[in-house]
Amino acid sequence: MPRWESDAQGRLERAALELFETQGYERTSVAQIARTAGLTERSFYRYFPDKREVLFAGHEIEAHLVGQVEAADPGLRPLEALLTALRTADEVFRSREFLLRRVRVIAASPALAERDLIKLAHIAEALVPALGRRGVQPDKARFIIDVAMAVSRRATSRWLADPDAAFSELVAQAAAELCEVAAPPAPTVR
Amino acid sequence: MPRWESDAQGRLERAALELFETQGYERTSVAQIARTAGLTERSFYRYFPDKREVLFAGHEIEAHLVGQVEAADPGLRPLEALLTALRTADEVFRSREFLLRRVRVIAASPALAERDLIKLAHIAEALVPALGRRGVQPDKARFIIDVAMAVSRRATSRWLADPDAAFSELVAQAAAELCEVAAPPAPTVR
DNA sequence: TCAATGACAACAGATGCTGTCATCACATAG
DNA sequence: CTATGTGATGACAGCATCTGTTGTCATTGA
Repeated sequence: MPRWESDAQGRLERAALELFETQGYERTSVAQIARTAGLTERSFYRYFPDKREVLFAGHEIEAHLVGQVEAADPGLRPLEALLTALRTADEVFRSREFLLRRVRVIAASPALAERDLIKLAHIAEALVPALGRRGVQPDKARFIIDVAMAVSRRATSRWLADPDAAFSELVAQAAAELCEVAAPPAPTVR
Repeated sequence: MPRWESDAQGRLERAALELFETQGYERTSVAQIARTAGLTERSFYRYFPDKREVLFAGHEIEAHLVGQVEAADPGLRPLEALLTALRTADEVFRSREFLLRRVRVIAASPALAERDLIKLAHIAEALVPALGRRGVQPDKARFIIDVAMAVSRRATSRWLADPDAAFSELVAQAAAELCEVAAPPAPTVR
């Protein structure tokens, strides 16, 4: 018989999401999360460096994107490599049910929304060396990645709103929008 | 004779920048900043909602961009309106000297780097209604703004590195790079 | 059998941030 | 000249986040 319940981290994550949903992020204390999960406040900080991180653990998406970019056809141009990687990113998403709860909680709290931005920025930084291995200079790589992130945000936003769209399709659609937005205007012939 | 020194907020800002430079952000306490500026900790929080904000007060750039976009030629396409507004953004920059100190301090502290991201995100959100008045739907507007922010980051990065380049030129250069990156590859004829 | 290890609790403390009330120079009215 | 209000600040108390440290007790393995 184990002395402690197993999966302490998972219990903390579930307790936190539940409490954030019902009382809001600001009004739930770390001590309360820990109590709900059957642990002490001090133990919480053994699993997560700070209160916000309880909703942001894991680097699956970053790892997936970096891996896909590094494995992409060397003939692809950088932006295409990024968008190709993005098209399969939904494979590492968890259930939409879970994602929706999480997105709602994050949107409701400035502190969590900030943490979301930081995670995106970290993904962007992690992709710089991946493009570097394809011969792109760091500053230029960061620029291309920022453009890809804009496409990603556009696709993700649509994906969350539209329950049944294929993520891959939405990425392609956003990429088409990018061309349309960025292209110099066709000379208007009168 | 005034009872207190004037420009309490400015004194706090200067003391904070100085202390962050010499000891780092984490290792300087709010009480220390306030003492250095000849005030109490409590007074610090009357001027700034939290410790990080002492380096981020003011909304001049956001106001400038929103104003310029709203005043732009209605015939311009949305991205062009944004980039045109961006070209004159350096008018509200303070001295490069001050900006460089600030950028270095921000880059040295994760907490401040985060705050920087949030400020950019707020600018992006503030621009959505400005494009809305030009007939662009919110989600699409946000997408175009994200693309413009990528261009802005590219130009700003070059501007900080190159002491004498005209900001307006760097924006134009980054915009050209955008076309090149986003354009579908020219069909290779063999 | 027993030492090492790992998972956790217990406690203390620094710091960030907030609420509340007192204080005191200054302005203005009477 | 006095009274009264106003606005900036200090003083103090308190909660929450986060960290350092140490003790406890199963489990593991020699």
